[in-house]
Amino acid sequence: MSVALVLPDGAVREVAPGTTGRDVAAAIGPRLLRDALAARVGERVVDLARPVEDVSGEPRVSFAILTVRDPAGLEVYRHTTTHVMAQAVRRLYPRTRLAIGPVIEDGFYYDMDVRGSDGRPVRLSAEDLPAIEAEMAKVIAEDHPISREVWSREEARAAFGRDGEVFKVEIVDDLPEGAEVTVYRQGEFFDLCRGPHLPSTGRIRAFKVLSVAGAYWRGDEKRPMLQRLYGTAFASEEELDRYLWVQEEAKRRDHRRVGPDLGLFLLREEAPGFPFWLPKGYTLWRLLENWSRELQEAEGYREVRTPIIMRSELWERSGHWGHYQENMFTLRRDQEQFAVKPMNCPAHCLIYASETRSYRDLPLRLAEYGQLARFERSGTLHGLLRVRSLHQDDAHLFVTPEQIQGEIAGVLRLVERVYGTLGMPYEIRLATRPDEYIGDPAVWERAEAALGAAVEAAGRSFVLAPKEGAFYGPKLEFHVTDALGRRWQCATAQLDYNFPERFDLAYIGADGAHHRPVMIHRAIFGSLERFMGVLIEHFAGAFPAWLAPVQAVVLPIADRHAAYAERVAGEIRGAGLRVEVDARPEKIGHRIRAAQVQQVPYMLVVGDREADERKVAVRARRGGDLGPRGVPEFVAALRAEVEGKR
RNA sequence: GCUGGCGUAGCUCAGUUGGCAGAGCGCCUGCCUUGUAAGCAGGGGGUCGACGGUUCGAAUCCGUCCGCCAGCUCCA
Repeated sequence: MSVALVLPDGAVREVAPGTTGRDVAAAIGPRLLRDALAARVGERVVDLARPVEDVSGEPRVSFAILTVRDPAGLEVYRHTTTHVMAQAVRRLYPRTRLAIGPVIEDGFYYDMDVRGSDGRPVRLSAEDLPAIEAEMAKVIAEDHPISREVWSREEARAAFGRDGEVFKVEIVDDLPEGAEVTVYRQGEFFDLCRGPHLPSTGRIRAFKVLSVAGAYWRGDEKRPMLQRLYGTAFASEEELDRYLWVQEEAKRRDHRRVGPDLGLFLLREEAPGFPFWLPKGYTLWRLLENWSRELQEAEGYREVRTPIIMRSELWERSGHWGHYQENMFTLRRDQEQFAVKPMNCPAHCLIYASETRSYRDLPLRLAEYGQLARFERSGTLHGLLRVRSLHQDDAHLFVTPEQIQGEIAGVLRLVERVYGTLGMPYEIRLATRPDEYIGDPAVWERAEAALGAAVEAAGRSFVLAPKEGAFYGPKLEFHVTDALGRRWQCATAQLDYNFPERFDLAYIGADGAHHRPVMIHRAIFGSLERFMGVLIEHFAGAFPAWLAPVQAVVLPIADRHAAYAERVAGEIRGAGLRVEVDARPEKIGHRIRAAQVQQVPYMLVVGDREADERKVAVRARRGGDLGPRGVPEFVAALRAEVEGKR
């Protein structure tokens, strides 16, 4: 009986039993056949050599030939590269035992217990990677056809057991009853693998082994430490080079280097995870915080400040003591137990509960920029991106169920204002009910629907993140993309039915009865620390004028121009702009370079000509010499730039 | 926290077999008085991460601890 394949363009193609993806590609055209890597039958991605009816018993099924241009095709391509890497390692270190080798974002890794022909463990370092790459190139040049075999569980256990492949045996043992055990073979190499794979190893065009690091078997620190080889593969050398360039550029922009170089912040071993903010960094901090205040006040938020240290009873009540204590700085004095707050929500609940609330008071929007402290494990600290001291642009909205959608719309407005202004695109994800949750599924469904509806009402779309919500409620996650195309989760909005319950929060409704409010936790920047780390890397330290700690530096040519330079600086400062004078006895080129390196947006050179005509010679950080301008003219232009946040 | 690597001047880094702690940049001083990305000369600056051990002698060898880096795990 024939199968009807519905192709991506809507065309329907009837194929006879036994027809494979490769046959279909060949029938469509030689070019597609050449580019074909795998096929998609219905929802499943399969080898080109699989007969279509093997995969789907349906008489009519959607079908597509995948090339390296399809994300799913690229995954197959990379997964085969993973096998090629394992094969190469096996050739160089024959007794290597393989664990798992999945595709990840931007590449792949393979965890393995690397052992030489004598069976002794081998510790790989960066110097060993070129040899592995060279061997991979051979495997690719040999162009081994890749075949799929279905084994019985016993066969698999016996074969892998014989080779001492303890990890593979464990994986086989963990497969669910009745699961198909598949093995992929290429030349002398075979591996337990779900697949699918490319038709042959020769299809790989551009790859690189990136690094080696330790990783525990199954992520469990009580189990053996394996070596994880990271690699990646791309459709072409150009794309690989582009990827490697981005990696280099990211290193160059690393906020841990740029921040101290620009005098923004300091990290000291005296206070691991607690950054020191220097005058310029704190200028940027205040600009961001004040901008946030301005935006939030316009949205009806009220700012509060709550205690940094509170008694453990509060944390017991909020549930933190039970679930979050490992991440809290706790202290004991005079038989009393205290903790430094890791979050603001419990304190905001106390404020809410401090008065009898009417439905007329809602929504109540409490914002706070206070300091939080979380005891992050030492190995997880990372510059500003993961710290122990953090300040969120935090707020809790206490609302009636009917108000959820409207309040979420307000949060979306804030997110759009902030990330739109910064030129950072973002994706919205709706994280729904996880397997472990509290509350009524019907309430969850209403809440999820309200979040989705609010996003759509704002003219935005969202990606569903099934089961990724918090246990107490669904949430929206905003994933922003920086100038290098990297994604960061900064803003979130979470619906919470749990805290109002724990703190017995209520409002008097129009009906005179008590009702439970819903809480929305939300942050737009996330934490100021992390956000500033992201911003430093996004702008590579070259902040737009409105955020630049120093917006202009005045450079007198010779000593006799110093007084004029000071007068100019005073005038600019008087207009509310941030300006410095660099009158060091260095050549003008030297001081221009210094200002460029410090990423100052404007350099104002003043010599005889400028002093005579009461002008400044303007040089832009990008764009070079702009020629002479009157001081009021320069001030007006810079103020317009700052006000426009350009 | 676990595994591995690394801690030498503010920064980037040399430092041989265990034998007088160095360079470049930055900083300070002087000279130059400067025209759009590094002028010249001189100077200050170090408990070589901390503590303990081995040794006639330790930046160097050993141990413990602290910090940083890359992962694992978790997350903003």
